[in-house]
Formats: sequence, structure tokens, C-alpha cells
Amino acid sequence: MTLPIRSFVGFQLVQAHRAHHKKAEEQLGKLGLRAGQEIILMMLWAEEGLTQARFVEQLGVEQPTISVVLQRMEKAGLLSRHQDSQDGRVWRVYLTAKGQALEEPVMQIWQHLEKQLLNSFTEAEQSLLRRLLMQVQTNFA
Amino acid sequence: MTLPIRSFVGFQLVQAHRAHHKKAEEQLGKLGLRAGQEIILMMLWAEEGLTQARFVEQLGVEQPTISVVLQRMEKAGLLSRHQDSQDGRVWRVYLTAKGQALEEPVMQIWQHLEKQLLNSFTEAEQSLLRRLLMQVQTNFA
DNA sequence: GTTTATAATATAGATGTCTATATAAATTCA
DNA sequence: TGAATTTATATAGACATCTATATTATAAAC
Repeated sequence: MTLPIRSFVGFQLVQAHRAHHKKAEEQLGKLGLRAGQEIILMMLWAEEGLTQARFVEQLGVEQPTISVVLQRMEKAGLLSRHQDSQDGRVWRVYLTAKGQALEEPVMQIWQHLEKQLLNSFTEAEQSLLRRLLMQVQTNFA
Repeated sequence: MTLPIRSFVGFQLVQAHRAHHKKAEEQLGKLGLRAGQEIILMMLWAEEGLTQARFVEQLGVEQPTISVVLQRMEKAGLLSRHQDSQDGRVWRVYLTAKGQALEEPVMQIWQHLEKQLLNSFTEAEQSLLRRLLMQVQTNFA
């Protein structure tokens, strides 16, 4: 008798993420973004001139992933990359006007997503879910 | 002042899923599987002869996704597909010996993943996390 | 100072995922 | 019965993601 898939918390994590990702794609698509790109933008809205290494360490993705995503976002006119004058290996990322202009609508979408995600949750449940998800990351680190 | 990404539960969900997915890929890769394929197998271990439509409704993925994944798994010798004798549009999926033989090692990997995911969680926290993740899915449905 | 090692980024090839569309079989309906 | 609709699956093209490897620039070591 194998345990049913549904009984695994890991499966529920996958399914919850899938649901969130689908909604994010749907909403962000209206702005011409793909899910994941808005995270890059959020980091740049907080601080420009980031290097690939910074994205990699902050997001936990592999370097080639960021390399490709940044290239596509540059091609889409969302950001630009300039070689560092001190260290020729380093390329720093800056927002274009188009990338800057997306801050308001993207944040609105994320706040709406967050609201939907947490619908019917008590305050205690909200902070608990955040804490447990952070613990999960620690557990896998 | 934009809210930091980290403050969103949605972001923590994405990051927790990424951590889980990476570990799953790493472990399942040893068996020649990709993350996601083992879910297909689990469903088949519970019941053979499933149709694409069943996978789609159970997993919440789109039909073309399942179509492609099943083709790759068939090519990998994990399963076979046979046209339904009653309805020529329907193709039913069956396990090969190779697919059957993976039940033990895959379940062991998932049990290990589950253990790691829930490391340091109390019983109450475990069931709460499961419940909250299920509620998230409902909220996005 | 030239060679070797390290570090930052890019490329290649694969997979799961999506949307849009095509194909083929069954069903409905006039 | 024959055309139109619905249903099940496949294909095309795109993107985020991975591992493995290449390229390029800096740093270290002899």
C-alpha cells in the first residue's frame, strides 16, 4: 500500500506553487512579463547596478538561468547591462525607463496575488505560513 | 517605498518550492527521472490505464504538458500507451516493468524529501502547513 | 613576467511548463 | 444520413530552469 501523493506536504507545496505561478503568469502577461522577471525588476527597483552574482545569491537560481533571463529582459527593453570599469568580468544591470515604469503595475499585481493567496487566512495563519515556508527553505539549504 | 520582495508570502512560496524542486531533481536524477515524472508514476502505481484527461484534472497542469511528458516517459521505457478499444480518441497509459520497478526507490526518495522538508516541525505545524497549502490552492482556484 | 588558477559571464542542449492551434474520433442535430 | 460540434490528443513555438562546458578577465604563484 503506497502512500497517496496527496498526503505529502511536498506535493501540496508543488500544487500550491503551480496555482500561484499560473495566476502570476496570467496577470504579469498583461504587462508583457513572464513570472520570474518581475522578481528581477523588484530587486532593481530597490537597488540598481546589481551583478549576476547578486541575483544568483539572492534568488537561489543557477548562474546560467540569470544570464539567459537578463539577456531576454535586455532584448525586451526592460534593462541594460554595462561592463564594470574596475573589473571587466563584471556586468552591472540598470533599469530602462520601460523597466522603471513597471514598478507601479507590477507591485499592484503582486499585492493582488498576495491578497488572493491569503484569502480567508487569519493574521496568525499568515505569519505562520510565511515562517514555515522560510523554515522549509532552511531545511533544504 | 516599495515593499521588499521577502515580505511576500508568495515569494516565500516560490523560494520554498524552488528548494524542494532542486532537491527532488537531484535525487530523482539518480533514477533517470525528472521532477514531475515521479508524480505520473505514483498515479499509475495507484491505478493503471489512466487517460491524459485524468492526469490533467488530478494535477492541474495543461493537456499539452502531459502529452509531451508522457511521450518522453514512453521513449524512456517507463510506460506504454494503448488506444482505447471503445473510444479511438482515448489513449490509456500503462506501466512497463521498468516503470513498476521504480516504485520502491522513488517512494523512498519522496519519504526522505518529506522528512527533510518537515525537519524540526512539530506535528501541529506539519498538519497546519498541509492545510494552509491546500487552502492556497483553493484560493487560486 | 609568464604560466596557472580563479572568478564572472555566455553558450549548448535538455526538460517541464505554458498558449495557440491542428488533427482525429465521437457525438449531436437538422 | 451528413454536416456541425464537441472531445481527446498532438504539434509548434516560447520561456524558466537545470547541468556541463566554453570564454574571458583578474589574481596568484613560481
